[in-house]
Amino acid sequence: MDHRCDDSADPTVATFRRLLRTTLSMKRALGALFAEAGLTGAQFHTLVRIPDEGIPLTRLAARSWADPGNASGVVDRLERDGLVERRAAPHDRRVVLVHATQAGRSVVSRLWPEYVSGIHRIMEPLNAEEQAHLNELLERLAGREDEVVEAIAAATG
Amino acid sequence: MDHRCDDSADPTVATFRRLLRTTLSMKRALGALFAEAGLTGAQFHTLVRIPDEGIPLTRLAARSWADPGNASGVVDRLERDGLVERRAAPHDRRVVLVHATQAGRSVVSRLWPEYVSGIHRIMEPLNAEEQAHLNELLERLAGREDEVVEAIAAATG
DNA sequence: TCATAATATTTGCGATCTCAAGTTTCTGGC
DNA sequence: GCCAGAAACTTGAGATCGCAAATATTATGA
Repeated sequence: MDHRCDDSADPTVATFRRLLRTTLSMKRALGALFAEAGLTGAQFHTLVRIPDEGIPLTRLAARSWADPGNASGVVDRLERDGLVERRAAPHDRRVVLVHATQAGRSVVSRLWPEYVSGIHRIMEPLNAEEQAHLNELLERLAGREDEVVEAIAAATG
Repeated sequence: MDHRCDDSADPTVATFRRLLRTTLSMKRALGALFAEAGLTGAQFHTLVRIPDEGIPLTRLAARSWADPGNASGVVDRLERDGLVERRAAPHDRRVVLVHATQAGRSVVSRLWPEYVSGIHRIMEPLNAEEQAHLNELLERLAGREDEVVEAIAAATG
């Protein structure tokens, strides 16, 4: 089926595939950093997004681009490892406030500089101007999720 | 910890995060298309990469950017659904050749046009020249996985 | 007031993903 | 010809991810 579905013949598809490939490669590279601290990428990115005053789980999920059901599990494991606490919210008994413990805060503080320098190393092949351009291009691509899902639904159903 | 770990203060980190966010959004958008055909994204991308002559599982894994162990599971489910077959390789009994069945081929044929048009819709905000530029920037970022992992290992261990 | 809708979380399921360990099968060197 | 080492898969464990159903709680409106 190669001859029929050759994505390299379409530059748009090729670019899209390169976007997926490059992003995957970067995520894998950073994974080594988190593993060194006994964390996964999802755990670090979740932990980093917890403000000092705590945050409702659903809002934390939105901040880390995760599904609420998903975030609940990540918080479970962070809590198991003593990096996070669940507390009741005073005004609304449905809400669970997620707080970082002292241990959690210290892990983030320790990892943050390496995280930043790892990203800088990854982005090194592009100078500041090129990075800004990349950012601008990606910004224009973002936020189309809903429209595309809708268009696909309209086309297929 | 927001004040200490504010990624928006660093344009490089912000760009990196936008890359992750945008890619995630696109993958989710396309997911709707695959779901309509009873496939997952991993299954479609694996199925699409199978040439007519068949392909060793490990090579298929590399083509779809997956771990061999992972690809084995995806092929399990494709085989369960009758879209794929495992056949013995004549010259090397270690090798499992993955072949697409008629059903598998027909699913890909049916989905491919929608897949391409979905991607075009996603990439619509950028014209051809901008897409080419994006592709070039991403190309220069790719392939640094090994070096970064190595650098992190050297820095932390 | 009270039934009902909306919200916040949890839980369960099927699939992925990464990594590591185990099995079978070649291959190269002695 | 034999054996250590490499290669191709498979399997299993732990974690994520997306989704849907279930639960608890709050808000809304007749």
